[in-house]
Parts: sequence; structure tokens; C-alpha cells
Amino acid sequence: MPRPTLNDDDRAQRRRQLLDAAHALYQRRQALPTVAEIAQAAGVAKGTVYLSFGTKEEIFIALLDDGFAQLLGTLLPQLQQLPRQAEAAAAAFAAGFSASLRTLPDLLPLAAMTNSVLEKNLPLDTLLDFKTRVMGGLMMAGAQLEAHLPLLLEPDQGSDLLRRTWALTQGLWQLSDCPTPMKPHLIEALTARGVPHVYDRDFHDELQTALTLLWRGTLLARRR
Amino acid sequence: MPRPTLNDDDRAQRRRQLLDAAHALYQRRQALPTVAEIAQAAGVAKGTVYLSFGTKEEIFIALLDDGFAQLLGTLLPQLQQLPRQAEAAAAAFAAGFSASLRTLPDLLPLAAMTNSVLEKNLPLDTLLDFKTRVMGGLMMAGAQLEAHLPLLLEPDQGSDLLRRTWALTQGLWQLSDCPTPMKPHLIEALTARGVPHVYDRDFHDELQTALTLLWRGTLLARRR
Amino acid sequence: MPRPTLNDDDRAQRRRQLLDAAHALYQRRQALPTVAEIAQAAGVAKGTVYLSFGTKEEIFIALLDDGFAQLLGTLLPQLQQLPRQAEAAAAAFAAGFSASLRTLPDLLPLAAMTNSVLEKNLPLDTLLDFKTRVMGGLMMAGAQLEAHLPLLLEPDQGSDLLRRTWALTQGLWQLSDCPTPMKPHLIEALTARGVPHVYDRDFHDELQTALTLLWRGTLLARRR
Amino acid sequence: MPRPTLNDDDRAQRRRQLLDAAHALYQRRQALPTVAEIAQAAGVAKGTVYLSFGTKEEIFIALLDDGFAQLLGTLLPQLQQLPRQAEAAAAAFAAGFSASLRTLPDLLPLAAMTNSVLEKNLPLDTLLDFKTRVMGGLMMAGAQLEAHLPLLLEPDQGSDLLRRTWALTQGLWQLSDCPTPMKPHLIEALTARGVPHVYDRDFHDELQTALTLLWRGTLLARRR
DNA sequence: AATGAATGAGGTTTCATTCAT
DNA sequence: GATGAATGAAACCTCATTCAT
Repeated sequence: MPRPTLNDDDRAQRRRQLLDAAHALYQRRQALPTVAEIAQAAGVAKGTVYLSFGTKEEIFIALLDDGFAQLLGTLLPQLQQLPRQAEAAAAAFAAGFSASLRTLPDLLPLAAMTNSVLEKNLPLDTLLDFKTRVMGGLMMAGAQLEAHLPLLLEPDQGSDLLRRTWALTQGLWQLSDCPTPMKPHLIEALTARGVPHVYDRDFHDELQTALTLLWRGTLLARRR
Repeated sequence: MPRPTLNDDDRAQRRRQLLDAAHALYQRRQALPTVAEIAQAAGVAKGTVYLSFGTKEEIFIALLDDGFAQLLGTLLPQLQQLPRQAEAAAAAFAAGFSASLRTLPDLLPLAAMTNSVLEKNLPLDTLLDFKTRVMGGLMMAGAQLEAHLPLLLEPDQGSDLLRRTWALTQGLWQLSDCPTPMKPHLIEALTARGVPHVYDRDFHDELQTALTLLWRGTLLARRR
Repeated sequence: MPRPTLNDDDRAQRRRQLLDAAHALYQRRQALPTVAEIAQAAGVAKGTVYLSFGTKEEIFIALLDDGFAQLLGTLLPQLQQLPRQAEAAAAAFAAGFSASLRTLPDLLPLAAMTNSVLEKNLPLDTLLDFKTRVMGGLMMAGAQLEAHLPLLLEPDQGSDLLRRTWALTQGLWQLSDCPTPMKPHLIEALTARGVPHVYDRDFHDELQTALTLLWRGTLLARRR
Repeated sequence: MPRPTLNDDDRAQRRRQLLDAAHALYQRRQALPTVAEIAQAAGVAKGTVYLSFGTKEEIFIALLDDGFAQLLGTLLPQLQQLPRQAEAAAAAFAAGFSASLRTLPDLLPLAAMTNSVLEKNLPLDTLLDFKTRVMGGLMMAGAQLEAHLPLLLEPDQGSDLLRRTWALTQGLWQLSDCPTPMKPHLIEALTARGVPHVYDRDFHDELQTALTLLWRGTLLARRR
């Protein structure tokens, strides 16, 4: 029973430790690990998890939070280097966004559970903080985008565009996803049945195409 | 304890009875009811449920299936009456689609659970049938759309557009949704914190705007 | 709904049909099939099974009954050809008995369930009939045995010997048996652990040895 | 709701508590109680049971294990005091063994379920440990027996004899047993039908007789 | 006689969370 | 602070049996 007093740094470190463990387990299983597993992987006892997180779901919301922050981090520089012509900007963003997403392979699966699983058992405050932070990042990035493309975007439409971008991304991912173990069977069976060109299309190709269309539709609006 | 031999009609009726019960319970709770609850609500014994559905999840896939079929039913006539000019078509579709969705308030919440919940305990065949049916509807509607707007859509792009339409819709809904019981608090708190114009915006307004942009971006492509 | 009136022959035929189906299924699975499976295999409806048998367990008791009758059928002639010298008789019986048993591979597994499973849900009358029939056969065979070996067996000890023979057989079988799917693993693992010569010994060898000893002990008693 | 950290002693005590509860219930019902019942009888929650046992069946295997250990405990001293003359040894063992068994009235019923019930839901390792332990005890006792009766037993035949002893015991018990609630009716009815001297014979008398014969057959073998 | 829809008891196991130490 | 034993709700699905037709 070691009992060192924890200062804030220690606390943050413990949080990180747990988040890393949870993340690693999630990557392996593609399913929410149990608290016991997370604790074990982090080398602490089950009860200790609840000193850092009020709820199992909080852990994964925090992971999601991290993911969004990282996405934002890679996105912001890209936004400032976007070409200023509408079509080119749309295509460039789509390509950059897709590439950024590839570096965060757990973000979309995690986000897909937000509504149906993660938010189910979350204290209002945590949910509030999460949404505030995500939305704050969105607003900021949106403001940058507006500043960078003043001729293509109305004021305040930057964050709208980015929100819709995320929505389209998440929606497309959910349409293309299916339980990992049966993915090959499903694709094969769908192909055999002649249901064409939908699940076997590479998600990132589809994402780029769709995002380009959304952005074009948005950025061309001003021109009319 | 009535125990008459069931013909196909009876069987369909029993299915309907269970689906209606499940639907009603889902509306109340915004969460998957237990099989026991469904059985009780439908006035049958637990085991009876398993005569019509092999799995609890199948019930909800069937509900989703119904929803998509209904959506398609209201959508198809709309597609054929779309104006043939790009901007007008985009706006008209967005309006019509949003209106159609309003008549199916459970479709989006149900769809949001598809990946994380429903598919976890579904035999491959059921999942396959479901996906095939949904995709089939999409292809058909897409073909109609192409036929109706031959100057605006490349061949085979009708179903792509509709798929992206659905993805954007589902994504936006998931961003705007939150657990029913805390929705008012959340909105209030976000407003108080000055996180603006996002959650308190009416979902259907946002949906129309976003879909219009996506469609515009798609339908204007030809022109270039 | 065909409804031909069943006479006694038909009834017996129906019984046989069900017993055969149950037997075939039991052989496949080495576990009690469900009533639904039996009915389907026999080409009748579930309810029909209960016109011939009051309980699922009755079916398997009947199977057991059959098995005992067949065993008796092959045994009786053997008894009459037994050598009249004790040691030779013991060895000859053991060999013949083991051989007879090989022709009835389901008898022992079925018998092993008698106490813990089959008798659990049996009307008293059925159980009574079963026990009476089995015991009757035993008495008869015992009487033959006494008549054939008057110098080796006291009156009334023929059936005792045969009963103990069966007991020893069944007991040995249960010691050597284990769930079919794990048998190879188990044997391998036991061997690896150095637990020797018990499970990997061939059951029929062991049976012959053990029966020979029991019979010798019995038949030599008189001599002293 | 006491929740002290458990050391090994506590753990063993908790195991014992559950085993005792399970044993008591088994004695009452002569059937496997449910986990819920065991937990209640032991005064703990259902989940607590699974901290000590991985499976319901493990509980009963442990009970069986206990029983065998106790039987072995009473048997070993007896073996060393066996007379060295064959007939006398056989009779003495039979008497002592029967007496030992009387002190363990649940061992035989429990053992009768081993194959058909207990092994169905047991991890291979548990089953393996169990078999190894039982066989180990048998080997040890067999070695003692050989050492004690060197003139009567070939090397390595001690454990064989004991194994056959157990097989005969279990087989006889299963022949004489029937579901507790109907036992009196059955005996009465069998007597009424004139099926004689079998079920109403006291099991332990029969056991002694049969074991004496088996042992005599074995121990006399050397003489020839 | 035959059917097969309906019944509903039955039982296991998992796991997030608590809280005594 | 840390532990991890205890909790106990939760939920599924199977299947022998019945009985209205």
C-alpha cells in the first residue's frame, strides 16, 4: 500500500496513464474495455480509476477530447495555407483533412459512440465541458478560416462549414463501417449480391469527394 | 392464452404488434428497451418475441428498416418534382427532405445506434439483408434522380449524392443531439457560457442549409 | 392437417419413428436433443411427440430400454455357451460381454445420465415399468446363468452377478469418459502431467480385466 | 457490507462458506441449486460467488474434490491395517470402505452427476486439475496398498484395484438410487410387483458383498 | 389425431461502482 | 491516496410443455 501524496502534476500524470491504457485497449479491441482492464493495464487498482474519472464514459470522452484537439492542431496550419480560389481550396482542404484523419484512426470509431453510448452515463458538467471545448475549437478554427478566405466566406460561416465538415465525415464513416470481424464477409457478400460501389469504396476517397462537394457548394455561394 | 395457427398475415401482424410496442417504448426512453418490456407492452410472453425475431437487435433493425422504407416512400415523389435548375433543385430537395424527416422523429436516433449497438448481436445474414435493402433503395432513388436531372448529374452519381445526403444528415443530427433528459440544461448552460449558435439552432434549419450546400456543390459541378 | 385414425400398429410405428429420430440425433451430438429437433427429424410436429411420450425423458428411457433388451438378446446365447470351469467362464464372459457392448455404443452414455438427468422428470409409472423390465431381464438371464453353471453359482446369485457386472461396467465407463470435444486435449494433458495409464487405457481392455476379476471372485467362492 | 481486503485465509474461508452453503442446499434438494440460492444461503451477493468460483460447476467439482479427499483420508489408514490374507483383506476392505462412505452421504450422488452435468461447463484446466488430483490420490493409495500387500498384488495393480473399486461402487449406487421423492413409492411398487430383493436390499450390504468379490478375484490371482 | 404458437420459468454471468480499511 | 472485495442490477435466450383449433 504505497501512499505518496499526489500533487497536481502527479494527478495529471495518473490521468494520462489511464487514458493511454484505455486508448491502447480500445485500439486492440475496437470496443470499450472494462474498467478492470483499464486499471490493470495502467497498473492501478480498479478503485483508483475513480479517483481520476467519475465514470468509465468520462475516460473515453477525454480520449475523444484529445483526439479533437490533435485534429485541430494539424488542421489549423493547413487552413492558413489553403489556396484562395474556391475550387482549389475545397480540394486542398479535403485532401489535408483526410490525411489528418488518417493519423487519428480511433477518432471516428470513438465519435460514433458518442451519442448512443458515451453520453449515456456522463454528468452534465463533464458533457458540458466537452461540448464547450469542442465547440470552442471549432469556433476558433472557423474564425481563422474566415480570416484566411475573406472573399469566399461570410463572417461566422467558418465554424458552420467546419461543423458540417465534421458531420459529413462522421456520417460517411458510419455508413462505411461495420463490425470489424465481419467486414470482409460483408463486403464479399454485398459484392456477390451486386450491391455495388458503396462499401468497397475506400472511405478516404469517398470522404475527399464528398467534402470537396460540400466546400465547393459553400465557397461558391459568395460568387453568385 | 389464444393459440391459433398463424398464417402469413397473422405472422406479419404479430411482427407489427411487437415492432409497434418496441417503437413506442423506444420513443419514451430513447434507449433500447429490454425484451421483457417489449413483450409486456405487446401483451405477449417473452418467448413469443423470439418466434418473430431471432435477436433483440433484429427488432430494432426492423424498426430502422421501416423508417428507411418510409423515408424513401416520401422521398421518391419529391425527387420527380424537383426543379431542373441546380440552385432551385438543391433548395427544394433540402426543404422536402427535412420535412420528410420530421415525420419520422425516431429514425435518426435509431440510426445513430446502428454501428455501436445494433450490429453487435446481429447474424451476418440479417445485417446483410438490411444493408442490401437500404442500399437497394438508395440505388433506386439515385437512378430516379439521375433520370430526372440528366443535365445536372453524371450517371451513377445519384445514389452517391443521396448517400452523402444521408451521411450529412446523420452526422449533423448526432452533433446536435444529446441525452434527452439533459437537453434543456445543456442548451441553457451552453448559452450561458457564450458558446453560440450551435446547439440552440434548430436542427432542421441547419440541415436544410447544409444539404443545400452539398447539393449545390454537386449539381454545379457539371457546369464547369 | 392430415388426420388418419391411428390403430395400434400405427401408434407403435410412430413411437419407433420418434425413437429412431431421437437415437440418431443423440448419436450425432452425444447430448440430449431438444424435443423440437426430435420432432423435426421424425417429420412430425412438436405436439405430436407428446401423443406418444409423456415427457422428453421418456423417449430416452425407452431408448435405454431398447438397448438393454438388445444387450440381453446377445448375452443370453453367450451365457449358455460359457465354459463350466470358473476361470475360463470368467474370461469368456468378459470377452463376450465387451464385444456385445461394442455393438451398442450409445448404451453406456445414455445409462450414465439415468440418475442425474433422465429420472428427474419421469412419471412414477414409467420409471417403474422401466426398472421392472430391466430387472426382469436380469432375473431371467441370472436364472439361465445359474442353470448353466450350477456348480459355480448359488441359487439366486446369477442375477446378483449380472447386476454387479453391469454396475462395474457403467462405473468404469464413467471414469474413462469425458466430454467428447475435450477428450484428446484431456488425455494429452494428463499424459503430459504424468498421470499414467488410466484415461488413455482402452476402455474395453480395462473392462475385460475388471469383469474377469469380479467373475473370478464370484465363481471361485463356491470352491472354498 | 463489510469490505475488508482479503488475504489467503479469508479467501479460503469465503470459499469454504460458499461450499458449505452449496453442500447444504444440495443435501436438501439432491439437485444442483442455482447460484442465486447458493449466494443467498451463504449470505453474499450473486456476483461474490464468481470471485471465488469461475463457474457454477466449479463449485460442485470442488465439493466432489473435498469428498474424494475425505474418503482418501479415512481410507489410507485402513489400507495399512488390512489383514494380509486375501479373503480377510477383501472382507476387511469392503467393510471399512462401506463404513467410510457412510460418512460421506453426498459423495455418490454428486459423483453420479460428474459426466452428464458437471463437466459440461467446466474449463479444461479445472477439469484437468480435478482429474489429476483424484488420480493422484488413487495412485498414492494404490502404492500404499501394494506396499502393504506385496504378496497379493502385482506392482502397479494397487491403483487399478482401487479404481475398479470406485467404479463398482458408483455403478452399484446408481443402480440402487432413484429420485428421492419417489423412492418409497418405487420400492413399494417394485415389491408389490414381485421384482425381488434388489432395490430394497440395503445398498451397503450389496456394496460389501460386491467389493469383497472383486477384491477376492483380484487378490487370489497371484496364488494361481 | 395432429399441429405449432404461445408460454414463462429458469439460470448465468458481467461489470460499473462503492466504500471499509 | 489506494485498494480490491463486494455488490446486485441487468438482460439474454432456451425449451419443455400445453392446448385451442
